[in-house]
Amino acid sequence: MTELNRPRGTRDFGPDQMAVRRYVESEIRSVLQDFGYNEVQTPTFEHLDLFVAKSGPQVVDQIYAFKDKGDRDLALRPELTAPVMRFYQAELRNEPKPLRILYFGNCFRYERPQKGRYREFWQMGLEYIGKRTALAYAEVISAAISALRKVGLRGFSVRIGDVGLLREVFRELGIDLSKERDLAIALDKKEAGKVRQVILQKSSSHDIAEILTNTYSLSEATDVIGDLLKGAGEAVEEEGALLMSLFDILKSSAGEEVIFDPSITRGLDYYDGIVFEIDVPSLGAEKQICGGGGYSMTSMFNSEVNGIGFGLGFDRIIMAIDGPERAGGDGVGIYYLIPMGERAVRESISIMDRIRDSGRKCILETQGRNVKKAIGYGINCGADHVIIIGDAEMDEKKISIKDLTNREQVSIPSSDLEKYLEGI
RNA sequence: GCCGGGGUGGUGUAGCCUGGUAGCACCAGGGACUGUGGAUCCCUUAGCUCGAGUUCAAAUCUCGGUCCCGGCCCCA
Repeated sequence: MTELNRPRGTRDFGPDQMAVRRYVESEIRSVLQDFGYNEVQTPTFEHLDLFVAKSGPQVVDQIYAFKDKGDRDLALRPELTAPVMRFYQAELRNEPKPLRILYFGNCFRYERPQKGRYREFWQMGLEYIGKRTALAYAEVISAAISALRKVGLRGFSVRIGDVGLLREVFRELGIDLSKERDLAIALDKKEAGKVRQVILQKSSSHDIAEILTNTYSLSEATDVIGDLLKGAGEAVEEEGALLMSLFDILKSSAGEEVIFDPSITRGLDYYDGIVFEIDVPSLGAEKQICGGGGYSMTSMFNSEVNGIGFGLGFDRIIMAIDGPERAGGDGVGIYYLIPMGERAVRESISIMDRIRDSGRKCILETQGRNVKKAIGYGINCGADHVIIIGDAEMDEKKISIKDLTNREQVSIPSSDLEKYLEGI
């Protein structure tokens, strides 16, 4: 036998798992739809250039990229924001603003698989395209929180920061954050000592490292932001004012899971406003289940495009809720038809059609097994009624219906089937 | 890319240290049993991750690959 197993980093999902996944998917989708977001879908693969334009040439290392037979450079999408924005720019740009878009789909990255990280994974997310106001940010963050709560997730924390503010604060210190990769990483890891060290090299400013590498509760947030703005320049003040009013709104609408974390950098790639991350500590190393923020894609599309978005790590959400909240289950009744002998087959098929027409699940014994075996199979499949049609029934134009839950069996004229179904 | 732990029928495992008949349970299919409940008994299918080395002999010891798991790096 040759290699017929799954490619590394991919997964198969069995019926039980799919029931949970579909349930969670539809619950989250419906929450986001309630926030006014409408779903779109884009291709599974795109021109490689789209992703290079968004994230830089180094991302190619982590992308499934290939040439097609026309020698085009293509790539399996590693994320959904870029395709959605491409779609927006090409066809949706004249829609009334703000435009609220929702998406769900599989994405692919060539990375070393580990817990919570696969080479094929699913993302659900949204993009709010329009002017980035405090209310808009509050809406997007609330949507993420509501979605997670809806599927029964508890014990997550929402960290909110501001990449734009961070940039401006450092600019006033004479530091270009984009060029100080080590500093950005140190910030993200909250290595206060290292951050302080870099800052002191460039400036003799007060100990801002301490402020930046801590986190603050919702009630402390506005005071801390106030401290940061004190004596600051115009650019810092402008960014900070937006963040301040966002926290003002969140104070009344969000819960204690929200904290201010000024050191979030989100890779600094294309977010340039307020950013946020949500994680579930119990997941371990790959605990982040949501990342998002405000961005400007102006340079990518040569026209002004502003928005706020987030992506939810669908697979990690499934892992985080695994157990507590399960799918509603397929507890809806299944009717299992057992035809006995040639004469009964045609009648059984028509009975089956009538049951399905009534909106109920119905399966047929197709293996020619005897009644005993067949009933055993029906029980294993979760059927709650079996219907037996044999010569005896055919002679009397009746059908025998057995309720597996109470072992009671009735014989009714086959013309009374619908009446029987309604009576249940 | 780096560090560590693993891999025995479809699933879960015993055997490995101390080399010598691959055992158990579940699941699946069939029979006892051709019209009625998950029972019972019997039968069947099916396995040592791959390659090299050591050895009379390797699931077992050694090395390498591969895949899985946990962590690091990275994370659009």
